[in-house]
Amino acid sequence: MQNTKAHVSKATIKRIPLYYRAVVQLQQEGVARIRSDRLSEIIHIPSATIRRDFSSFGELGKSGYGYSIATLVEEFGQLLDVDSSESIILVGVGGLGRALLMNNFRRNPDLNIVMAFDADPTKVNTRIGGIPVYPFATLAAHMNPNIHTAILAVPSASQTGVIGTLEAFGINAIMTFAPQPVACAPQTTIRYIDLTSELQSLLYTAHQKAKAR
Amino acid sequence: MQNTKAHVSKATIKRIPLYYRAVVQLQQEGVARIRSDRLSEIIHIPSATIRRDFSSFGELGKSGYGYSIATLVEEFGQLLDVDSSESIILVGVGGLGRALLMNNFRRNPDLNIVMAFDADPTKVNTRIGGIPVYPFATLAAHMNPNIHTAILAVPSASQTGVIGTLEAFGINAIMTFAPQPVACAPQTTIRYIDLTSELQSLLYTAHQKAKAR
DNA sequence: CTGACATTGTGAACGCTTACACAGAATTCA
DNA sequence: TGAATTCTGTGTAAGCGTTCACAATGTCAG
Repeated sequence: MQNTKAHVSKATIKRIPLYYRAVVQLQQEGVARIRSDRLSEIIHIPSATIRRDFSSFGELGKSGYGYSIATLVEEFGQLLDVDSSESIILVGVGGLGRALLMNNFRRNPDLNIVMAFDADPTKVNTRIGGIPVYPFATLAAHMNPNIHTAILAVPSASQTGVIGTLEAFGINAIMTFAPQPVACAPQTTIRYIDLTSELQSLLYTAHQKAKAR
Repeated sequence: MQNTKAHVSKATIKRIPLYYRAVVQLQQEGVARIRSDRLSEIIHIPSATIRRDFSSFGELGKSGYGYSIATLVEEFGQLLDVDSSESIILVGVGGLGRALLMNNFRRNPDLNIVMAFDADPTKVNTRIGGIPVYPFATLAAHMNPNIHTAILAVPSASQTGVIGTLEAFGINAIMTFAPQPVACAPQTTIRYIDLTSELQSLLYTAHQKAKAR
């Protein structure tokens, strides 16, 4: 009952993609329904958390039955807006940028890197993984108002400047691999992927565990 | 006073690498001391959080003065064990694996990928970024008991099997880019880097923000 | 249709993390 | 030296997220 517009917590938002991936997988396997405790075994998230998360999007399940896979795919697909394809630009075509271009989220047809930019003249005016690479200076000429998302794989030192430029051209969602913290406009959302930090904190945790025995 | 052995929370652990990076940077700039509110501006973490975190490692600061950079570098360096160099293996030399080899955490001399493995015969018995690449089948021959850490950049489907093998050879810390959840041994610590999920939840958040105006 | 059963959705308790706000400790400067 | 100032470390409270546990609801077999 009720649940017209529950608040969706940040923690829940981070799990939506996991839920979506799992239910799509199940659908492909021909599964028609799933219980929260069974799903829990698959994605290693406690069943109570799953039910609480799901309930924040409405009454998706049925008592004594579980959840219909079709309903879940539909619901999470809508939440993630998978029907409207997202055009993404990549800035920085070093080793990592190249890897992202080659891969280009192939598993998710709605996520598309449509072009890339780099300041290095030797790397531009070519194609990598079928995606054109342009000089960063020509950003203005290639940008269009439907693009709001950028992935950054540039050196930390360049990052602040690049982000300022991107914001000026309408980018408001940025995923970056440079850990340099940036003060950005309030309408911009930034996600930092800090591989070194992740590795270091992983090692710290692992060492502590080893010491404890 | 007191504070002989405070508990270090998970949230704090994740921030240690950020603190370490910042204080090393400050040291290189010749800064000798720092206040929590100044550090807060640099790394965008509230000063109260910084003080609480720091205090969980002992009384690092001095009232009316702040923290000595040298003390912090020393303390966090010790926590992260930067003096004893960590030997890491990489499994999976696709685009991403290659990028990691080329980069090899160059900024952190204590983090070293020392060799790589791949099942694809066309990719092995060569060097990338100076690091040798061996057939995965020869893991046993190349492993040594000082190696406890692996980075995985293999397809999701291969992951479970690979992790089982790695655990058998003494690996207990794993950072992986395949989102496939794995049930692993209790002494193993796994960190998942799920770029697609990160991007999707970033987009969800950005879209919500855009809708709200 | 009925009763036995299965499973959700959620109130309430809990634990972890952040944020506030200030006493007290140490510094700094005259 | 002493007074004014600075800034930490932490008690306390608030906020967030997870987990428990079960009433309510709906399923399903006969």
